[in-house]
Amino acid sequence: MTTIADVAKLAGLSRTTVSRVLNNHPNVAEEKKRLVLEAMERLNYVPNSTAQRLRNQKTDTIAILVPVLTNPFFAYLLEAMDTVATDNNLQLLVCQTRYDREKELNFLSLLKTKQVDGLILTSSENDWDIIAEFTQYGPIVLCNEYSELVNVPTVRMDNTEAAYEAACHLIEQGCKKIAYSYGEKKSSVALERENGFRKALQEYGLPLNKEWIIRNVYDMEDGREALNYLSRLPDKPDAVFTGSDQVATGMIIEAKKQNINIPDDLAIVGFDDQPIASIVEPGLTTIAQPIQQMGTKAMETMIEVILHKRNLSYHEILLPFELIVRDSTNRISFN
Amino acid sequence: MTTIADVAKLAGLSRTTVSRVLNNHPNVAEEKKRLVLEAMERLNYVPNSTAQRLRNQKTDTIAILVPVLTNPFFAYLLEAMDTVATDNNLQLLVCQTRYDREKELNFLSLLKTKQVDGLILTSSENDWDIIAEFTQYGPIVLCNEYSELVNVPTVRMDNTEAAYEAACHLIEQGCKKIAYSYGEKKSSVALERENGFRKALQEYGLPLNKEWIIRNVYDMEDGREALNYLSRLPDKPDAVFTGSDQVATGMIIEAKKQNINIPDDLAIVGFDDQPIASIVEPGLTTIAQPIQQMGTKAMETMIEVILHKRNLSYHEILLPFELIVRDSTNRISFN
DNA sequence: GCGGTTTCTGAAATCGATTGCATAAAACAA
DNA sequence: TTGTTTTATGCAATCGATTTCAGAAACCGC
Repeated sequence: MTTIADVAKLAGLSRTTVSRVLNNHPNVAEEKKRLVLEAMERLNYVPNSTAQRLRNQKTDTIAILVPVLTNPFFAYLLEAMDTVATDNNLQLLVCQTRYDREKELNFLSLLKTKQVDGLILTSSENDWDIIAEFTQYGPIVLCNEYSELVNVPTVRMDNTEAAYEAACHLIEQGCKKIAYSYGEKKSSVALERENGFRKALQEYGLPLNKEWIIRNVYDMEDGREALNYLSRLPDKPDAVFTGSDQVATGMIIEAKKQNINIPDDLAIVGFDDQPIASIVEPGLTTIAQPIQQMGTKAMETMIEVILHKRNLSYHEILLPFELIVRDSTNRISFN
Repeated sequence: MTTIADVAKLAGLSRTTVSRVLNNHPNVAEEKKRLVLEAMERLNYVPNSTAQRLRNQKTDTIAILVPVLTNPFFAYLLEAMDTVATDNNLQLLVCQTRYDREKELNFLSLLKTKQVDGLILTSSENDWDIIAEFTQYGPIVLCNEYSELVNVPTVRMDNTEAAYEAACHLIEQGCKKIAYSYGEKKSSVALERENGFRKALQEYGLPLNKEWIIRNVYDMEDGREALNYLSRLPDKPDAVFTGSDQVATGMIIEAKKQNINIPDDLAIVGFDDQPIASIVEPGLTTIAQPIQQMGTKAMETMIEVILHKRNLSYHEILLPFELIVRDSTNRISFN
């Protein structure tokens, strides 16, 4: 491996001067600069970034914790973050927690061991007081998931309000028996949505049968199974509000197989407004999340904290959602 | 920041001894060991991994280059690699090239600057002679994409044979005018598939109308547009072989909207056997890629090279595919 | 008690960069 | 010419770990 010392020797100069050339320090004579550049060229020299990291005490790397990469929501979120990071010469260390508490802790330790300059959490498995512990080792930004218990910048959407609006929409379409499905039990996102959902039911004086709540539903296949479950209930719901478009799509497809009419027999609302929502038949009513904005803002906030040393403790950015009405809930004509 | 020197001072010992405790060196007296552990505990000490990397000359990090994270094929591939890597205490640096030559070169430089111990390529934008240049800086493994021009271990599937088999299947179903869609023009994967496809047509003496070849088709939306295009052609195909299940699904959904019967008017074959293939109606005939195996084997090969210093220059692992026949091509009764 | 092993421990070098400080050389002013 | 400022360069310390080497201490057998 060729080091800065090799370059210095070949150029007949000191390591200091070579380093100065490398970092565009002004006080280097043109002639010497040329010598150094020539030597670097000839030796095919590239600085060792581990050494630079140690000396400069920064890694230019941000860790992003996501539960799984195969969930499109997180894939798109990452894509948005990646764009901003790349533009600012930062690397992304993508960490899959797989909804595992232990793994999450290991990744949080990246801050402790100084392997990253900052860390963005998009979901969380551990209690907030445990996570708060890590803020002393480096900046943490919350994106999507949130908690006012941990004093860090947060970029998110109002899931309570979104779920409330979705439920109201179903109720206004004449639905009276609305089922609810979600993934993670502990996540703030799921809790908020459930709160919003319950609030709407309460306001309209509608009941929530315990059998209509389905947990641990993540993908299309889970959606199919969930629909099977619902369609076998003695007291069937006439609508279902799901945690993701994937799940909703699985339900639609299974419903069609069973000749359950959507939206007349069962109205369905998804979440995320992923491409599939507008492609599936009937079109899926859903909550459009500002995924790109969320990712972008979260990374920008991180950069603000790291590069500009700004201290933005609890600084919440609340992004707007939009209820996209399509045919999967279009029962107006049947009221 | 607490360093090994702080621990040494508090424990009343030298840095050497602390380091020995850290690395489980056998020759440390129990009593001293206890002192060191106590000091580490009290100072909440964690070794700085940048310093360790510099000293140990390894990063325990592998870079994985993928075009985009939002393509499920790559998301699942990454997931498989991540599992193996995590089990071997390796970190993954996920790098999105976005099909950009310049970005890919920057990521390849991670090897030069010693930021990673190895690099896995799952696609490639640059010419092979350029990529070959980088093999001198660290181990490269090819996964999915391949080339016999660059002398590195390769894990892949026989795309030629897979496409050939898919095309033969369509032909045996009575299709005579088969369209072909794919994404990346330059990729070895696309080239192989096209070769296999053409070989089948040739053997059966079938024509390939230029208008039936569609480029740059990646996702569901592209699939919809592609179907629109095909259905407006004066000389319409009676089957289409696509590059991914996403694209095929987009086609199926659009075809249904236009009352084009699948498979009778148009038989469709996808690629990958993603979850959606068995969920969509009609079920999608597709080539099941051993995605998990590919990711696993690729990472295992990398580990073999790095951890065990094995030198596996051109060592090709060819994994089996499977043609999964579903209703989207089931025209037997109509022959 | 004495030579020979074995077990512990620490000083100092090392990994490959950057930077504070000192100094030499050049430029400038009087 | 002499004194002052500016520019250019390098020595050596530093970042935080690991490891070689040498010496001290403990143990063993006779």
